[in-house]
Formats: sequence, C-alpha cells, structure tokens
Amino acid sequence: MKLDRYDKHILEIIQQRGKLSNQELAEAINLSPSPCLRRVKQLEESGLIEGYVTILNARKLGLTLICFMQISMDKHTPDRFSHFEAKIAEFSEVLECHLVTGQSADYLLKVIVKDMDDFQQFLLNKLTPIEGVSGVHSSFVLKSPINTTALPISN
Amino acid sequence: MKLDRYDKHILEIIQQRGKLSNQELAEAINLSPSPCLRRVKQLEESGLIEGYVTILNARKLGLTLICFMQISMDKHTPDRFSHFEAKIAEFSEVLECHLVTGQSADYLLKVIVKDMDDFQQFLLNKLTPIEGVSGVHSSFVLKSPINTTALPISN
DNA sequence: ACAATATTGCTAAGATTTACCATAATGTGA
DNA sequence: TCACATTATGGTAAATCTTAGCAATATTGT
Repeated sequence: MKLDRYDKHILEIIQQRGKLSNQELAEAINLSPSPCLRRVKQLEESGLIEGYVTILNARKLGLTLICFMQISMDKHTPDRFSHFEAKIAEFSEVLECHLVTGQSADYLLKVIVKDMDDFQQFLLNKLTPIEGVSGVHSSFVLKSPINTTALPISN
Repeated sequence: MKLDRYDKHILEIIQQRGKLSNQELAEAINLSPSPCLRRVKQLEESGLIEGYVTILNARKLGLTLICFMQISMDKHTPDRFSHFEAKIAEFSEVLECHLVTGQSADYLLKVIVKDMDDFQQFLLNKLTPIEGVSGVHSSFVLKSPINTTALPISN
C-alpha cells in the first residue's frame, strides 16, 4: 500500500476536517470529484482510514477534570491484566488505557470527569476495587496546549 | 445550554460515527430529518460540537511507536513554559502536550514516531535542545486496549 | 517508442441536504 | 385548569451532492 501525493494530501486534510464534502476535498487537492472519491473509498477499504468521529467540547459538557493515572499491578500475570482491561472497559470516564513500559507503572489511564467529587468516586468505587491494583498515581491536567488526533504524514 | 434526550442521543451517536448522514442520524434517534439537522446545527453553533475529524490507522501509516514522555523544567517561569509550548507545537510527532500536576514532571507528552531511530532523533534533536528542559522520562506503549475520543454524556 | 495498465474527468441518475411553512406540542401565568 | 405564547416538529421542494459508468488521458515497464 503506497500513497502518492494526492493520497497524502487527502489524509492531511480529512484528518482535520472529517466532514468536508467530496467536492470541496477534490477542489482542495486539485483533482476532480470522481477520482477523489475513489481514492477516499480505497483508503477506507484498505483500513488506513479507521473512521470518522465528532469531537465534543469537554468543558461545555461539564467535564472539567482530566487526569492521567499510573496504575501498578501486584502480579504480572496474563489473567490479572485481561481482567483489569475488561473492568476498565466498562467505565466511560476512561478515554485511554495503555499498557506501558517503565519502572513506576504498568498502565497509564486518561480519565475525564465532572469534578473532584466524581474523581473520588471513580478512584474509590471503580478503580481501586479491581483485583490486582496495587498502586495508583494521579496527575491532573492544568491545561493542554496541544491535543490533536491528527497523525504526522511522512513526505 | 441544556440538552434533552434527543440532543444527548445525537451526541452519543455522532461521537462514534462522525460522517453519518442526517437522514440516518434522524432515523437512529426517531426524529424526522428537519428537526434533527436543526439540532445538529445548533450544537455546532453552540460550540459543543468542536468539529469532525478522521481517525487514521497509525500502524498502517508506519507509525508503530507511541511514547508518553514526562518533562521536567528547570525554572517554573511563564516565559519558560510559553517558549516550550511554542517549540513543541512545531513538532508533528507530538499529539498531545499537557501541563500537569505531580512531583515528577511539569509536562506530559504523547508522541508518535515510526521507530526507535526516529524516537532518538526526536529526543536528541528536537526535545532536549529546548531551553529549560531538565528531565525526561519516557514510557513506551505496548498496547492500548482503550483509545477513544468519545466523552461520557451524563444522563 | 510502444503496448499494457492505471487513472482521470465528464455525465447523468439517484440520493441527500436544507430552508420554509403550516401544524402540533410544550410550557407559563392567571 | 384554561387560554395564550413560545417552541419544536414534519412535510415539501429546490438546490446541491454523491456516485457509477465510460471514453479519453496519463503513466509505467520493456
């Protein structure tokens, strides 16, 4: 699967503007609508385009507290990990869960909640009751000068 | 700005499927296309909908290495911070940059690169040369069982 | 240079978006 | 509770967009 300059240009644009009409996209990359649409469909079928999503404003939804949580597990057995991941998947306040390298933690979680009360609820009633969770360190986000879903496209 | 069940239903659906046609969305929430479109437009104008983006497959783009980096600064002065943020904004491999609380770091970065060579380039040629960067700790992502942009919508 | 292959741009049919308006539903104050 | 004001809905139609087929053009490899 190799991408020419048209494909790369398409990807760069639609990463930022997912709902651009095909005509506008075609114009932006200097191609007529037909081949432009064909290329997009191909990129979708290849799986390179995973999907289209809508980004909401967290603050306007009342979600003002974002927290990165480093989780340590007591034992590093496969069933400990899969059980943790299954439990975590039930909580909609968890936006990301990454298994990471590093001495201090096994998992890194990105969590979003309304306020500190909700955070406490999440921590005490949802996270720490999960079997095997032996340590939790929380870092609260003060501001996020960069926050994008757009991946770098190589030249 | 208060949301009724239609609005919440719209938001829940379009967070997952950003390019759903208005007709399909209307059908999904049991409303005719006209009022459905009006609601979406209103949500856009209110700023609650920030925008629509396309999610690409990082692996298929050759981007196989994701890393969370904790950055410490030597001095906590406003110009140190703003200079760091301005420099970081120039690097497309930085997907997120958060100013965070916690004893161990000032910034948390989410970085994506092709491989360890590119990571080394980023670390040595781009990140550490920034004035004021006094410490860097890197955690590599092994897998990400959860990775969503969809925010929880309260009932 | 030439043949084979792939890609483009045009066209037209079908589908969708979108504004308008009459009707229905909701909420408010007496 | 009722009348009234306000708001939201659903149908309609025009404009726009999507999308597949096809002839023409461009690209690639030998």
